Amino acid sequence: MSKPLAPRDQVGVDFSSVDNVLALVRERGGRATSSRRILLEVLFDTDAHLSAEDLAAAVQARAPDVHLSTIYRNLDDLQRLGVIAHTHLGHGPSTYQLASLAHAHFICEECGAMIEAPDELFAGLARTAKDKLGFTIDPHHFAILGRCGACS
Amino acid sequence: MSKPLAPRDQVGVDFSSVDNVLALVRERGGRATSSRRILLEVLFDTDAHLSAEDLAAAVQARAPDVHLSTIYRNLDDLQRLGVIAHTHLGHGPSTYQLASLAHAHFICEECGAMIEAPDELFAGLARTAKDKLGFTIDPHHFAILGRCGACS
DNA sequence: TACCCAATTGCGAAGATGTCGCAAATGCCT
DNA sequence: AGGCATTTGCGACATCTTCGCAATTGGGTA
Repeated sequence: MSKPLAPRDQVGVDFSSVDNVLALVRERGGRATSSRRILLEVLFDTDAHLSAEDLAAAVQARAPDVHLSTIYRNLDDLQRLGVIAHTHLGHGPSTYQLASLAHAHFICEECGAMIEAPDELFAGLARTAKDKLGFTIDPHHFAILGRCGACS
Repeated sequence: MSKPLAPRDQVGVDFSSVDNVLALVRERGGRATSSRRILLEVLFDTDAHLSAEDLAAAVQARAPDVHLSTIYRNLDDLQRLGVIAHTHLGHGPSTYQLASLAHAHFICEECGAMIEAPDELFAGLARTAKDKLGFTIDPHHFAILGRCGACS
Protein backbone atom coordinates (compact mmCIF):
# COMPACT_ATOMS: atom_id res chain seq x y z
CA MET A 1 0.00 0.00 0.00
CA SER A 2 2.40 2.64 -1.12
CA LYS A 3 1.14 4.40 -4.24
CA PRO A 4 -1.32 7.27 -4.19
CA LEU A 5 -4.82 6.45 -5.27
CA ALA A 6 -5.54 8.05 -8.63
CA PRO A 7 -8.71 10.13 -8.61
CA ARG A 8 -10.40 7.93 -11.21
CA ASP A 9 -9.92 4.89 -8.98
CA GLN A 10 -11.85 6.62 -6.27
CA VAL A 11 -15.11 6.71 -8.18
CA GLY A 12 -17.70 4.99 -6.11
CA VAL A 13 -15.34 4.36 -3.20
CA ASP A 14 -17.15 4.47 0.09
CA PHE A 15 -15.28 5.97 3.02
CA SER A 16 -18.28 6.06 5.31
CA SER A 17 -17.19 3.54 7.94
CA VAL A 18 -14.10 2.04 9.48
CA ASP A 19 -14.88 -1.32 7.89
CA ASN A 20 -15.33 0.20 4.46
CA VAL A 21 -11.99 1.94 4.71
CA LEU A 22 -10.31 -1.20 5.94
CA ALA A 23 -11.81 -3.12 3.04
CA LEU A 24 -10.30 -0.56 0.70
CA VAL A 25 -6.96 -0.87 2.44
CA ARG A 26 -7.01 -4.61 1.78
CA GLU A 27 -8.12 -4.12 -1.80
CA ARG A 28 -5.01 -2.02 -2.26
CA GLY A 29 -2.74 -4.73 -0.87
CA GLY A 30 -2.64 -3.35 2.65
CA ARG A 31 -3.41 -5.10 5.91
CA ALA A 32 -6.20 -4.41 8.33
CA THR A 33 -4.01 -4.16 11.40
CA SER A 34 -5.31 -3.34 14.82
CA SER A 35 -3.39 -0.08 15.06
CA ARG A 36 -4.93 0.96 11.77
CA ARG A 37 -8.40 0.02 12.94
CA ILE A 38 -8.09 1.84 16.24
CA LEU A 39 -6.68 4.93 14.57
CA LEU A 40 -9.61 4.95 12.16
CA GLU A 41 -12.06 4.49 15.00
CA VAL A 42 -10.58 7.50 16.75
CA LEU A 43 -10.75 9.57 13.57
CA PHE A 44 -14.34 8.53 12.83
CA ASP A 45 -15.27 9.34 16.38
CA THR A 46 -14.33 13.02 16.48
CA ASP A 47 -14.73 16.19 14.50
CA ALA A 48 -11.83 17.90 16.28
CA HIS A 49 -8.48 18.79 14.73
CA LEU A 50 -6.05 16.34 16.25
CA SER A 51 -2.30 16.30 15.97
CA ALA A 52 -0.34 13.08 15.51
CA GLU A 53 0.49 13.20 19.22
CA ASP A 54 -3.16 13.64 20.16
CA LEU A 55 -4.07 10.71 17.98
CA ALA A 56 -1.27 8.61 19.42
CA ALA A 57 -2.53 9.33 22.92
CA ALA A 58 -6.06 8.33 21.96
CA VAL A 59 -4.90 5.16 20.25
CA GLN A 60 -2.57 4.29 23.11
CA ALA A 61 -5.46 4.49 25.55
CA ARG A 62 -6.64 1.28 23.92
CA ALA A 63 -3.37 -0.23 22.69
CA PRO A 64 -0.49 1.17 24.72
CA ASP A 65 2.29 -0.23 22.54
CA VAL A 66 1.35 1.58 19.36
CA HIS A 67 4.31 3.80 18.61
CA LEU A 68 4.09 7.40 17.46
CA SER A 69 5.97 6.53 14.29
CA THR A 70 3.30 3.95 13.48
CA ILE A 71 0.68 6.67 13.83
CA TYR A 72 2.60 8.85 11.40
CA ARG A 73 2.95 6.00 8.93
CA ASN A 74 -0.70 5.09 9.12
CA LEU A 75 -1.71 8.70 8.74
CA ASP A 76 0.43 8.91 5.60
CA ASP A 77 -1.13 5.77 4.20
CA LEU A 78 -4.68 6.89 4.90
CA GLN A 79 -3.88 10.21 3.38
CA ARG A 80 -2.62 8.59 0.20
CA LEU A 81 -5.88 6.69 0.02
CA GLY A 82 -7.76 9.95 0.29
CA VAL A 83 -9.51 8.90 3.49
CA ILE A 84 -8.07 11.67 5.63
CA ALA A 85 -6.39 15.01 5.09
CA HIS A 86 -4.06 17.09 7.16
CA THR A 87 -4.28 20.80 7.77
CA HIS A 88 -1.79 23.39 8.95
CA LEU A 89 -3.35 25.70 11.49
CA GLY A 90 -0.69 28.36 11.70
CA HIS A 91 2.43 27.35 13.57
CA GLY A 92 2.46 24.10 15.52
CA PRO A 93 1.89 20.52 14.44
CA SER A 94 -0.28 19.42 11.54
CA THR A 95 -3.78 18.28 12.37
CA TYR A 96 -5.62 15.38 10.82
CA GLN A 97 -9.27 14.67 10.11
CA LEU A 98 -11.50 12.69 7.79
CA ALA A 99 -11.29 14.08 4.29
CA SER A 100 -15.08 14.29 4.19
CA LEU A 101 -14.98 16.80 7.02
CA ALA A 102 -12.47 19.12 5.35
CA HIS A 103 -13.20 22.83 5.45
CA ALA A 104 -11.31 26.10 5.52
CA HIS A 105 -9.89 27.82 8.61
CA PHE A 106 -9.15 31.35 9.70
CA ILE A 107 -6.66 31.69 12.53
CA CYS A 108 -6.12 34.82 14.57
CA GLU A 109 -2.39 35.56 14.77
CA GLU A 110 -2.97 37.43 18.00
CA CYS A 111 -5.11 35.16 20.16
CA GLY A 112 -4.97 31.93 18.21
CA ALA A 113 -8.73 31.71 17.78
CA MET A 114 -9.79 29.38 14.99
CA ILE A 115 -12.84 30.06 12.85
CA GLU A 116 -14.08 27.30 10.58
CA ALA A 117 -15.50 28.52 7.33
CA PRO A 118 -17.67 27.04 4.60
CA ASP A 119 -16.12 26.69 1.16
CA GLU A 120 -18.65 29.08 -0.38
CA LEU A 121 -16.64 31.86 1.14
CA PHE A 122 -13.82 31.02 -1.22
CA ALA A 123 -15.89 30.78 -4.37
CA GLY A 124 -14.87 34.25 -5.52
CA LEU A 125 -11.16 33.78 -4.89
CA ALA A 126 -11.32 30.31 -6.48
CA ARG A 127 -12.81 31.77 -9.64
CA THR A 128 -10.43 34.72 -9.81
CA ALA A 129 -7.36 32.57 -9.20
CA LYS A 130 -8.51 30.18 -11.89
CA ASP A 131 -9.27 32.90 -14.41
CA LYS A 132 -6.24 35.09 -13.84
CA LEU A 133 -3.59 32.56 -12.86
CA GLY A 134 -4.92 29.22 -14.04
CA PHE A 135 -4.56 28.15 -10.42
CA THR A 136 -6.98 25.83 -8.63
CA ILE A 137 -6.95 26.67 -4.94
CA ASP A 138 -7.25 24.18 -2.12
CA PRO A 139 -8.56 26.34 0.72
CA HIS A 140 -8.38 23.47 3.23
CA HIS A 141 -4.74 22.59 3.44
CA PHE A 142 -3.38 25.79 4.94
CA ALA A 143 -5.31 28.10 7.23
CA ILE A 144 -5.74 31.77 6.40
CA LEU A 145 -4.06 33.93 9.01
CA GLY A 146 -5.15 37.35 10.20
CA ARG A 147 -6.98 38.99 13.10
CA CYS A 148 -10.27 37.98 14.57
CA GLY A 149 -12.94 40.56 15.34
CA ALA A 150 -12.05 40.76 19.03
CA CYS A 151 -8.37 41.41 18.34
CA SER A 152 -8.66 43.88 15.48
CA MET B 1 15.40 46.50 21.27
CA SER B 2 12.90 43.99 22.48
CA LYS B 3 9.40 45.38 22.28
CA PRO B 4 7.28 45.43 19.14
CA LEU B 5 6.92 48.77 17.48
CA ALA B 6 3.36 50.04 17.90
CA PRO B 7 1.76 51.04 14.59
CA ARG B 8 1.38 54.66 15.65
CA ASP B 9 5.13 54.87 16.25
CA GLN B 10 5.74 53.88 12.69
CA VAL B 11 4.15 56.95 11.19
CA GLY B 12 6.70 58.61 9.03
CA VAL B 13 9.33 55.93 9.61
CA ASP B 14 11.48 55.43 6.56
CA PHE B 15 12.61 51.91 5.80
CA SER B 16 14.03 52.73 2.42
CA SER B 17 17.69 52.09 3.04
CA VAL B 18 20.00 50.07 5.24
CA ASP B 19 21.18 53.24 6.96
CA ASN B 20 17.67 54.40 7.67
CA VAL B 21 16.78 51.08 9.23
CA LEU B 22 19.95 51.06 11.28
CA ALA B 23 19.14 54.57 12.48
CA LEU B 24 15.76 53.32 13.60
CA VAL B 25 17.39 50.38 15.33
CA ARG B 26 19.53 52.78 17.33
CA GLU B 27 16.61 55.04 18.08
CA ARG B 28 14.94 52.03 19.66
CA GLY B 29 17.95 51.28 21.86
CA GLY B 30 19.52 48.71 19.57
CA ARG B 31 23.02 48.59 18.17
CA ALA B 32 24.11 48.88 14.57
CA THR B 33 26.23 45.76 14.55
CA SER B 34 28.02 44.49 11.52
CA SER B 35 26.00 41.28 11.34
CA ARG B 36 22.85 43.37 11.38
CA ARG B 37 24.15 45.64 8.66
CA ILE B 38 25.24 42.80 6.41
CA LEU B 39 21.96 40.98 6.89
CA LEU B 40 20.08 44.13 5.92
CA GLU B 41 22.30 44.62 2.89
CA VAL B 42 21.51 41.09 1.76
CA LEU B 43 17.79 41.66 2.28
CA PHE B 44 17.81 45.00 0.47
CA ASP B 45 19.73 43.43 -2.36
CA THR B 46 17.27 40.72 -3.38
CA ASP B 47 13.64 40.22 -4.12
CA ALA B 48 13.84 36.46 -3.64
CA HIS B 49 12.29 34.50 -0.79
CA LEU B 50 15.20 33.44 1.36
CA SER B 51 15.21 31.09 4.30
CA ALA B 52 17.22 31.76 7.43
CA GLU B 53 19.83 29.29 6.14
CA ASP B 54 19.99 31.03 2.78
CA LEU B 55 20.47 34.36 4.51
CA ALA B 56 23.09 32.90 6.82
CA ALA B 57 25.02 31.62 3.81
CA ALA B 58 24.84 35.01 2.12
CA VAL B 59 25.93 36.84 5.27
CA GLN B 60 28.69 34.32 5.95
CA ALA B 61 30.11 34.94 2.50
CA ARG B 62 31.13 38.31 3.90
CA ALA B 63 31.50 37.55 7.59
CA PRO B 64 32.11 33.84 8.09
CA ASP B 65 31.70 33.82 11.86
CA VAL B 66 28.12 35.04 11.95
CA HIS B 67 26.19 32.22 13.53
CA LEU B 68 22.82 30.95 12.31
CA SER B 69 21.30 31.75 15.68
CA THR B 70 22.39 35.36 15.26
CA ILE B 71 20.59 35.42 11.93
CA TYR B 72 17.43 34.14 13.59
CA ARG B 73 17.69 36.71 16.36
CA ASN B 74 18.28 39.58 13.96
CA LEU B 75 15.42 38.44 11.77
CA ASP B 76 13.16 38.46 14.82
CA ASP B 77 14.30 41.93 15.79
CA LEU B 78 13.82 43.33 12.32
CA GLN B 79 10.44 41.73 12.15
CA ARG B 80 9.39 43.35 15.41
CA LEU B 81 10.44 46.67 13.94
CA GLY B 82 8.23 46.02 10.94
CA VAL B 83 11.16 46.18 8.52
CA ILE B 84 10.80 42.63 7.29
CA ALA B 85 8.15 39.92 7.27
CA HIS B 86 8.30 36.18 7.03
CA THR B 87 6.13 33.98 4.85
CA HIS B 88 5.31 30.28 4.92
CA LEU B 89 5.42 28.84 1.44
CA GLY B 90 3.88 25.46 2.05
CA HIS B 91 6.10 22.96 3.83
CA GLY B 92 9.72 23.82 4.44
CA PRO B 93 11.35 26.71 6.23
CA SER B 94 9.96 30.21 6.57
CA THR B 95 11.19 32.77 4.10
CA TYR B 96 12.01 36.39 4.83
CA GLN B 97 11.83 39.56 2.79
CA LEU B 98 11.45 43.29 3.20
CA ALA B 99 8.00 44.13 4.49
CA SER B 100 7.59 46.63 1.67
CA LEU B 101 7.83 43.78 -0.84
CA ALA B 102 5.16 41.64 0.82
CA HIS B 103 2.59 40.02 -1.46
CA ALA B 104 0.46 36.89 -1.62
CA HIS B 105 1.57 33.50 -2.94
CA PHE B 106 -0.02 30.53 -4.60
CA ILE B 107 1.95 27.30 -4.37
CA CYS B 108 1.32 24.22 -6.47
CA GLU B 109 1.19 21.16 -4.21
CA GLU B 110 2.22 19.00 -7.12
CA CYS B 111 5.22 20.71 -8.70
CA GLY B 112 6.02 23.34 -6.10
CA ALA B 113 5.63 26.23 -8.52
CA MET B 114 5.14 29.56 -6.81
CA ILE B 115 2.94 32.26 -8.26
CA GLU B 116 3.12 35.71 -6.74
CA ALA B 117 -0.14 37.55 -6.70
CA PRO B 118 -1.24 41.13 -6.21
CA ASP B 119 -3.36 41.89 -3.17
CA GLU B 120 -6.30 43.01 -5.32
CA LEU B 121 -6.98 39.37 -5.95
CA PHE B 122 -7.92 39.00 -2.30
CA ALA B 123 -10.18 42.02 -2.08
CA GLY B 124 -13.32 39.92 -2.37
CA LEU B 125 -12.28 37.35 0.21
CA ALA B 126 -11.08 40.12 2.51
CA ARG B 127 -14.47 41.81 2.37
CA THR B 128 -16.46 38.61 2.78
CA ALA B 129 -14.35 37.41 5.71
CA LYS B 130 -14.72 40.79 7.36
CA ASP B 131 -18.47 40.96 6.80
CA LYS B 132 -19.37 37.40 7.69
CA LEU B 133 -16.74 36.53 10.29
CA GLY B 134 -15.40 39.86 11.50
CA PHE B 135 -12.03 38.52 10.44
CA THR B 136 -9.29 40.64 8.86
CA ILE B 137 -7.19 38.42 6.63
CA ASP B 138 -3.46 38.73 6.14
CA PRO B 139 -2.97 37.18 2.71
CA HIS B 140 0.82 37.45 2.90
CA HIS B 141 1.80 35.35 5.86
CA PHE B 142 0.71 31.94 4.61
CA ALA B 143 0.62 30.89 0.98
CA ILE B 144 -2.51 29.51 -0.65
CA LEU B 145 -1.97 25.93 -1.76
CA GLY B 146 -3.52 24.22 -4.76
CA ARG B 147 -2.65 23.18 -8.31
CA CYS B 148 -1.07 25.30 -10.97
CA GLY B 149 -2.44 25.32 -14.49
CA ALA B 150 0.14 22.87 -15.80
CA CYS B 151 -0.57 20.32 -13.08
CA SER B 152 -4.37 20.47 -13.00
C1' DT C 1 -5.30 -25.60 9.54
C1' DA C 2 -0.39 -24.69 8.97
C1' DC C 3 2.79 -22.10 6.07
C1' DC C 4 4.82 -18.47 3.79
C1' DC C 5 5.95 -13.91 2.64
C1' DA C 6 5.12 -9.23 2.06
C1' DA C 7 3.25 -5.60 4.88
C1' DT C 8 3.61 -3.59 9.22
C1' DT C 9 5.41 -2.50 13.67
C1' DG C 10 8.36 -1.00 17.74
C1' DC C 11 12.24 1.26 18.67
C1' DG C 12 15.80 4.33 18.59
C1' DA C 13 18.49 7.33 15.74
C1' DA C 14 18.56 11.02 12.81
C1' DG C 15 16.82 15.09 10.14
C1' DA C 16 14.77 19.72 9.74
C1' DT C 17 13.75 23.93 11.73
C1' DG C 18 13.93 27.02 15.30
C1' DT C 19 14.90 28.63 20.35
C1' DC C 20 17.66 29.32 24.50
C1' DG C 21 21.33 30.01 28.25
C1' DC C 22 25.63 31.74 29.08
C1' DA C 23 30.06 33.74 29.08
C1' DA C 24 32.79 36.61 26.00
C1' DA C 25 32.81 40.46 22.86
C1' DT C 26 31.29 44.90 21.21
C1' DG C 27 28.62 49.27 20.22
C1' DC C 28 27.79 53.61 22.00
C1' DC C 29 27.03 57.15 25.43
C1' DT C 30 29.62 60.08 28.55
C1' DA D 1 39.08 55.95 27.76
C1' DG D 2 35.51 53.67 30.65
C1' DG D 3 31.31 51.51 31.71
C1' DC D 4 27.59 48.79 30.75
C1' DA D 5 23.68 47.16 28.25
C1' DT D 6 23.18 44.89 23.91
C1' DT D 7 24.75 41.39 20.96
C1' DT D 8 27.20 37.42 19.61
C1' DG D 9 29.22 32.60 19.11
C1' DC D 10 28.46 28.33 20.52
C1' DG D 11 26.42 24.29 21.81
C1' DA D 12 22.47 22.28 23.92
C1' DC D 13 17.80 21.75 23.66
C1' DA D 14 12.80 21.65 21.86
C1' DT D 15 9.53 20.25 18.52
C1' DC D 16 7.80 17.80 14.81
C1' DT D 17 8.60 14.31 11.57
C1' DT D 18 11.11 10.63 8.93
C1' DC D 19 13.94 6.56 8.52
C1' DG D 20 16.55 1.94 9.03
C1' DC D 21 16.18 -2.39 10.68
C1' DA D 22 15.10 -6.58 12.83
C1' DA D 23 11.02 -8.77 14.76
C1' DT D 24 6.11 -9.50 14.26
C1' DT D 25 1.82 -10.36 11.99
C1' DG D 26 -2.09 -10.47 8.55
C1' DG D 27 -4.14 -13.19 5.23
C1' DG D 28 -3.88 -15.79 0.80
C1' DT D 29 -2.59 -20.52 -0.39
C1' DA D 30 -1.74 -25.46 -0.17
